[in-house]
Amino acid sequence: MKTDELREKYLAFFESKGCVRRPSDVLVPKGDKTVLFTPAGMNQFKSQFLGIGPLEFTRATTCQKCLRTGDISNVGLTAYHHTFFEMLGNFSFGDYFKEEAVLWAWEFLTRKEWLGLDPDRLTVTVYLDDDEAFGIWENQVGLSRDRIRRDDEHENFWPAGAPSEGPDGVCGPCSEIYYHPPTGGKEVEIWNLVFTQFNRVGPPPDNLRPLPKKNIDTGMGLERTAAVLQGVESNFEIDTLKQVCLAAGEAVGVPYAFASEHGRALRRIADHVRAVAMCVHEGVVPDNVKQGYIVRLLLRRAMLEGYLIGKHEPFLYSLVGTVFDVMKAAYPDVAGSTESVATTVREEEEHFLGIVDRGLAKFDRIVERCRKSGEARITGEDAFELHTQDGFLIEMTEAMAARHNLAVDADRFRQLLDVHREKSGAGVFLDAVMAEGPLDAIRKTSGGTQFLGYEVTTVDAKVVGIIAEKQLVESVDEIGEGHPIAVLLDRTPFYGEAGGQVGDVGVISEEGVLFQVLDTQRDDDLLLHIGHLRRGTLSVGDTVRAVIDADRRAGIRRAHSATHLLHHALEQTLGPHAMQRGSKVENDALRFDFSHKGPLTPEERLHIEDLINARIAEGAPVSTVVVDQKTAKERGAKMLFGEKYPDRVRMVTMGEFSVELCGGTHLSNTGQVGLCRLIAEEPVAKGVRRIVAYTGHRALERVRETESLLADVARALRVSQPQELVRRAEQLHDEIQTLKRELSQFTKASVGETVETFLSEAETVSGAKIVCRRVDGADRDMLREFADQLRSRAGSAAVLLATEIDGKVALLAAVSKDLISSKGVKAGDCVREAAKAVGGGGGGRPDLAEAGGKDVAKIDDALAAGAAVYRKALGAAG
RNA sequence: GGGGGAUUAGCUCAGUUGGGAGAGCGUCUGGCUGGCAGCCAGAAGGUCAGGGGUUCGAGUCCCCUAUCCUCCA
Repeated sequence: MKTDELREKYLAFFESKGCVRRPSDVLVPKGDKTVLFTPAGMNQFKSQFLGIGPLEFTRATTCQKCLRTGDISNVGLTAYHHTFFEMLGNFSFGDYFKEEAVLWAWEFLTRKEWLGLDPDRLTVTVYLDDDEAFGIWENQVGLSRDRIRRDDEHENFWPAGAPSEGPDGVCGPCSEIYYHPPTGGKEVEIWNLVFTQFNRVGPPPDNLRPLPKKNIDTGMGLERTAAVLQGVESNFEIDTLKQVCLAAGEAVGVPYAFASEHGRALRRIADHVRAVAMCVHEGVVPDNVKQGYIVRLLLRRAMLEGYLIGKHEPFLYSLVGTVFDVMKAAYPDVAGSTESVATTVREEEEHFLGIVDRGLAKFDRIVERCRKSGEARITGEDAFELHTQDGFLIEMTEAMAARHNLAVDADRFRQLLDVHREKSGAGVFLDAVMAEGPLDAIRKTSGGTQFLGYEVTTVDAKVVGIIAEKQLVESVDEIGEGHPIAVLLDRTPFYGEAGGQVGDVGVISEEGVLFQVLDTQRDDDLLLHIGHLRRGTLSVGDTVRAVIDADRRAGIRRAHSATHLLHHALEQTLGPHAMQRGSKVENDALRFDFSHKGPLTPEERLHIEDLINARIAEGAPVSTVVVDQKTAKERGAKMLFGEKYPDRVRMVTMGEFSVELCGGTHLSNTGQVGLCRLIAEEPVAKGVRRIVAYTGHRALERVRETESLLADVARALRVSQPQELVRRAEQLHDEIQTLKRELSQFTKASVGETVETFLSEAETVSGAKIVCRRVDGADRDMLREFADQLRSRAGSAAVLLATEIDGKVALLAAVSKDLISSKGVKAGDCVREAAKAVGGGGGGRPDLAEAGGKDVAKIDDALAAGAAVYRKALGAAG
């Protein structure tokens, strides 16, 4: 059975049991800051499992795109590990329970019209004391007792080990179904049924309280089950992934076969490139933070495998088409983005090869050093430096070291990495309050926060929760900056950061109490006012007044509406491909990333700015309505790729030209933007450009700053009109050049004359001239020129020159080469001795040394002291 | 968010315990020369990212800022 067929059959089967077929959630779940990527099928149903909010349905089934990196080192090595994979699931929220879950699973697996697996090849497990599940398997399914195994809480409980070790919260026993292949190979776990039926409260005993509403959460690995059905020994041999492996072999230049030399490497490439392609499709591009970083890491690990086989140029990008070919049946929208995803991947590959290239120089130096010192291995410190500064994965350093017959101290490396991890710490500000447990608890007791900020800026509300240090607290009285505190209200005017728009700031107050809100974040339907208490004691249950900084909000509204105008202007100017890739909206400032190849021309920039300001000038009305998704689509609202929208959406319309789905705060008329100026246009990633623009006050200030800067420069350069600035600057530059040249020629000439005099008046010791003179009005460069000329004209010379610069003494000594080698005369000895006389110090090389001192009056003493050193050195040796 | 590193000629980069700013490529000029990075000679081109400090003296040491790279979260 093909993988696509399996996926469809599963969903169809559970639809026939009354489950609502829901689309896969996106890979980066929105409104859930507790995970980087969607790790399992149940993730999108978190609030349903918690019993929060209205239930539109009580049974569901999905095929969920998932990404996990915990077992990344096993990928390609074992038969079943992946980073990206698909999870088939059926879910019950207080609806059906164990009996149905078990019987339906059995029916789907064994009935001819569904999977038709041989029942004799299946065994199951249940949790130690879950007699209910045991009974269902034995009596209703009819399995003999020897095919039902009881396992402990680490195997058959979710979360693993929860009863004795926690965490607190919903949990339950599970039951797993195993397949035993006819080849006699190892058994395969193909389905895990989780019976969520307890709430854990504290440590044992008697800590598992039955839930009033019991849930079902099951997961069946798509690739695993496909492997079973197709009778192959590894997930990578199924119809879909095998194609990617074959394509990877072709791209790297070695044929793929499961047991071949490069099989493991090619499987890794296939797995990682699939994960990368699916992520990039959803707009998660390689980057150095969060999800983007994981994508970059996956991409680089995949590249590394190819690199070590000998492929030293980009190749992953060429696999994107194959990946999307095998994924498009389930996710049709991937087909359209092959080209842009491939371009992004290729760009990152080229980037990485460039980094490796640069790092190779350092690597070679390290190898060379090892060879010289006879070391047999590269130190952990060196490997760590290659890792943290040049992006060399440890595997890469090891493989490349092996080619030079060197090992790598990997233990030390890992030790250093651990220290590094420790030092890096976690994000302190948000982490302290965005804790899952307390948030769920507040959600349960009080429901979501009612947001009133579209209409008003001030709201009287009730405090429903306070979080400090990841704990729910009844009240806070700690004044100050120490630890961030999150306050939750039943209703609020504060906008929580979302859709690129930053969170509001402001104050929450009551009689004698003041809480300053520095940021507002959201967790799904909860709004968290994050900040510090300034006065009094704030307690849960208090009635407070919540007031946002309205001026700042007004600037944010201007910037947000201008963002829509910019989006519109970009499409008009550059074409429909200029789609939004990300945005940030702040107080009168905005940042907008969009798809486009290459930099914009100055004309395009001007045209975009003109278009935006034309829309502002025409004063088009801005209206906001909440409609269902279908209506919005019909109205032609812009939808983003890889973005998942709720069924009811907020649609923002401006005049006749712009319709977007947007939860942000907007103006009522485009004219209120006032002025919009493009400030910068820059690359973010290949195929993605960023525009920064200012609106309102800030745009005006920017213009004024530029003007006043020009005026200042004009004043400084003594021109009456800014138009003359360029000519004036060029003229000045030329003048300085000419003067410098003239000065140095003049100096050389005048030095030449004086040098003759100095030499004729110099004393001679053992055939060498000793010149110790004061040169008034010279600078350090001039002293050098003197020393050079004296040495070259005299042949053998020992020189000490002194001058006064800025009220301090400058000394310079020089000795010709012959005196250094034959008599051991050193300029440094002389200058040090001389410097003592003027209260300073110095040094340098034998042929040239410099020093300085403070006592100008003693310059002659210094010269005498220097001359004495020379005399002694020359005399003693001669 | 934190750690490490980088920033020197148009480009790619050297620059040793602090003591005279360099190379290759490119550009320009002159000469030589039938070829695939033509050859030879000469020249122009630098606030050593910016600011502060230590020092007689800072590209070099310390602090701050900006930008980029990289690792960790």
